[in-house]
Amino acid sequence: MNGTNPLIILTGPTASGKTGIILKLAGKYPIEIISADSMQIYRGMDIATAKPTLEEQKILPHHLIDIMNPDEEYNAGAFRKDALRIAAEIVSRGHIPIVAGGTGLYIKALIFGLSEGPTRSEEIRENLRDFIRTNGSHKAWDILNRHDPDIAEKISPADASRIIRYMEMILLTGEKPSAMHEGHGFREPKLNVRVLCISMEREILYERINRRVDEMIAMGLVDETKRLLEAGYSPGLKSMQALGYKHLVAHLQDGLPVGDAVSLVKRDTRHYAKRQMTWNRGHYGMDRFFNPDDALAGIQGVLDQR
RNA sequence: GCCGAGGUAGCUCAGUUGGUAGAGCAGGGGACUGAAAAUCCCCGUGUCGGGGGUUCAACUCCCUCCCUCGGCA
Repeated sequence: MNGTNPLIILTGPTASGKTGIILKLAGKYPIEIISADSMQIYRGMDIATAKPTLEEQKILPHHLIDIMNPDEEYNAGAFRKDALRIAAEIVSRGHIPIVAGGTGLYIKALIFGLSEGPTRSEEIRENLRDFIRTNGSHKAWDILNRHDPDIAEKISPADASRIIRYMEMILLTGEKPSAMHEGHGFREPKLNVRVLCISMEREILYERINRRVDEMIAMGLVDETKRLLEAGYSPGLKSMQALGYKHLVAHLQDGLPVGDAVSLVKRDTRHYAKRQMTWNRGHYGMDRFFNPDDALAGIQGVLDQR
């Protein structure tokens, strides 16, 4: 980003209307969208991720959508690198980039950067997972605690995924994760940003979620899941853990009744939205809007200043 | 109508030999540094269907009424 204009970021929980707002801006401003969504990056996963349609993407350029196959890896660090590069490209062609999405960690990583740390190593993680499978996460936590008590005390002995990452960092670098975090701490924004966040009354948001899940089923989510399985993508993949796919795999492979699967998708999506809202409350300074119309007006206000 | 089984937290249910109740799910709050749509932490008072009785004490025993679900009519 070349200086003066802050990078516009639009976030909010799932089903809060981000896509709708963005589309209303199309044609009125020279904008291009950088998606900050950890699941829309996957090809073939369109319905449950509520990806903008191809026609919508034609009206308004979207980036970081459909960039990976479902069995490929992506992460916050990669997102930061890609988003910065693409934002610069957009600016260089005289357009305005807008980062839009609900993956809080990606946005946080984009704004503050991540601590100096190694990227993941599949071999090491496999070993760690094995260890935890046979000895339990508490045993693994004990070991982490021996190497880096400061980081261990911050997490629960049951938090397998963080134990794995921190042990991985130690094994790869010989350094303590707490020390690596020390010099970082998400203290200084590395980027001039203007964050707009859609919030919403819980009850209304939950209604929108329920309705949208029903729409996804009507749009053929079951078939889409079937297609992914037939294409050979294993249910164990990270991408297949996404809301919707996970549940419909249970329906297709384990005989869970569709109705039950749908209820679970709704429930888990509500839980997810709640976690997003908790995240948004505490992580970066932002302008907060309580319905999509206000958010639209807000973002137009920002764009009009350009 | 008769015979069984039940009526306990928003829902599904536990509740030991009587000492005024607790799990899962739902719901709420929180954490979050390359898996983040992941992962993890915290939060349980409700006329124990109504009314009577026995008892120092009843969700727990007795009586009665109401309701639900099976079966037989």
